[in-house]
Amino acid sequence: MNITEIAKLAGVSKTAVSRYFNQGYLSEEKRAAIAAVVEQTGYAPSEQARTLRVRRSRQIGVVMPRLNSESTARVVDGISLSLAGEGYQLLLANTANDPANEVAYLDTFRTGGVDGVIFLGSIFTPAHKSVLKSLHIPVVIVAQQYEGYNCVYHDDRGAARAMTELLIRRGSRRPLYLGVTARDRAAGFDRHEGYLAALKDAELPLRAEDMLLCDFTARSGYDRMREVLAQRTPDGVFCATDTIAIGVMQACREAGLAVGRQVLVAGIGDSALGRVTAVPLTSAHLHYKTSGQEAAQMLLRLMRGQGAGVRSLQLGYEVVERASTGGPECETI
Amino acid sequence: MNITEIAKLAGVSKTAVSRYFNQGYLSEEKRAAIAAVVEQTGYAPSEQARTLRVRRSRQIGVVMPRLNSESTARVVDGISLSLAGEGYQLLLANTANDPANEVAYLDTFRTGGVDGVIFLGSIFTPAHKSVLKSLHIPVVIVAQQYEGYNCVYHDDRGAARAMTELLIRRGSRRPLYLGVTARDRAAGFDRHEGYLAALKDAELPLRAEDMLLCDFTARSGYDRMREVLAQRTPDGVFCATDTIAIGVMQACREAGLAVGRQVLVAGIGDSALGRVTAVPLTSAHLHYKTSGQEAAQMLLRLMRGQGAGVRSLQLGYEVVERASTGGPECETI
DNA sequence: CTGAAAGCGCTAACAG
DNA sequence: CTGTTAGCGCTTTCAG
Repeated sequence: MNITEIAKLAGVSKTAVSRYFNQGYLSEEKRAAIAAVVEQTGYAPSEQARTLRVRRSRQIGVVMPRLNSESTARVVDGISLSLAGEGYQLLLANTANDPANEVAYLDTFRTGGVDGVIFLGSIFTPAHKSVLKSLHIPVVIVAQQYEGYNCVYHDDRGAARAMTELLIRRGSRRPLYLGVTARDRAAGFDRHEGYLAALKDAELPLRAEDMLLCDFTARSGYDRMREVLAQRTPDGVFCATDTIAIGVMQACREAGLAVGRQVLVAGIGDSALGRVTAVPLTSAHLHYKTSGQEAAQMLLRLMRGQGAGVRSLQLGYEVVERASTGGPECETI
Repeated sequence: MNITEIAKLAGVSKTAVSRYFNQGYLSEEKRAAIAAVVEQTGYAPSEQARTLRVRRSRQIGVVMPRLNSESTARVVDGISLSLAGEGYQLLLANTANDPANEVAYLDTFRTGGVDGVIFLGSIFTPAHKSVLKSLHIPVVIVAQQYEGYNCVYHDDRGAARAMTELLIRRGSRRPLYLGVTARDRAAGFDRHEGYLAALKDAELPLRAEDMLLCDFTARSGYDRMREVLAQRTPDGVFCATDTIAIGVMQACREAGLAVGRQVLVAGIGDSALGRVTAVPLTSAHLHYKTSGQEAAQMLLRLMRGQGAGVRSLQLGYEVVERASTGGPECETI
């Protein structure tokens, strides 16, 4: 069913039908005739063909690293909030933490006719660099700061530092660090930096054996912590993500250790998970939703050609202390 | 940058360039000439235009009700697994539980040139019915059984019944039901039916005041349970989703009630959340990932025109008993 | 092996 | 107000 057939059925020209769908000049009679045919056939013009013609799809592509992630969901939520009202639709691509997928989907969007891209970044490889460069539509990067691109990101270093300081203030003399790969600049490198800075400030020694690498799962936090506990009982653990912290607390619990008394634990992200655990988790709230909204606003400006140079926006954090650091009792859900 | 320009730069015809990208007959010299230009310009053919021409995008659209949901993530994971190897890409649309969005995105996919659609259903309205009917590409519906369409869904009734029976077997004389709207046939109506069936089997009375309505959040489970606890202390609660159960357990805990001893709690879905709570949650494991895989296989068959009539596939469930029903100690993360 | 030409479904001048 | 015409960027006969 295409515009020509509809035109024939309604006894008008293709142009008239096109105008019907694009509020052009049209007599009431023709309008009615077309309306009838459209109603009856359920015809809708091919967005595909329209985009090819007008070079504008009103779709924006979002590349994200994970699906089942609260932070991702919050960012995307913020994006929708800003974009829905402007008549844009979101096309999401889940890369399942695979950089190759990220590149592939960025390329899909490049050739697929979206008007703009929001990229929830994780790791940047040369391939990313080159596909981003070849992207001739506006892009905004969220959660990572990337030289030369419009970015909205968080104060990962500050948040990590604040969490580590809190552990120390609450009595940890030798806080452990369980983090993720430094190839992820924000969640890996910067948070690690924050941890190191806090130790330095407190004049505590930096020990390589106190810094352990996990992936983004609770399972890996659990495993790593078990290994540690086989050797000794740390008095505090700073985890680069709440998810890792969940695993750590689970391991402590199984070892009969009281989280918040014997072992202090803190994470980053303030996820819902950390509010329902046996001992509620101290964390740093990051403004994920706001970052999504801001990124969308940036993208809108860029798409309207109002992009006055490259901007990069850093958002702050909020310390949320709960029972896992021995502080005040948690707020409820 | 389009095919014509590339052809000009390489000193060949458009056709040759097209063949370069579609493994057609081409002399080595021309191939090399084109390769050089492509390399240098970073040109990639417009998927957009190609699709218009060949009526095939190798993209499949997935409409999903929520982002930050483990079940959704597992289903999508399964879909990717089956589809990635076949060279298809997934375009995800998040409807944020808004039926209007569902209809809008189904329509986007209808006119946007995807080759097939997988619809993670929630509630069906007449608008859904009509947009589904007008969709002239293959569709598979997941998690709901919908007359006349290819579906993959779960034994919601059986799972709910098994959970309720378990509560009764473990000593609950008057299990409460906290469920979601029956407009969601699978998660609302069927699970409620399962609860009712279990009560009937056990010859327990059905009381309207013991069946409460929540939305899909922990917060609503928490609120509803607080209201109940203000009146009396139930000996068991069956929740239609794990998320609701999380809220319920939180409310119990705040009220100083021992979950698994004084109050038994069970949910459905076997989510990761339920494994890290203070008292690990008894639940029914549903085969979400498998449902995604099966749905993708069905879609592939349909797209290949091997759709031997409408099929509907029901998957089973597994009872996972943990401490919240007083049974054996939980497995760890 | 190669290129010219037709056309996918649509919109935007342009001339009535 | 309306229809004719010319493409958007690509693939695919069809003759060479």
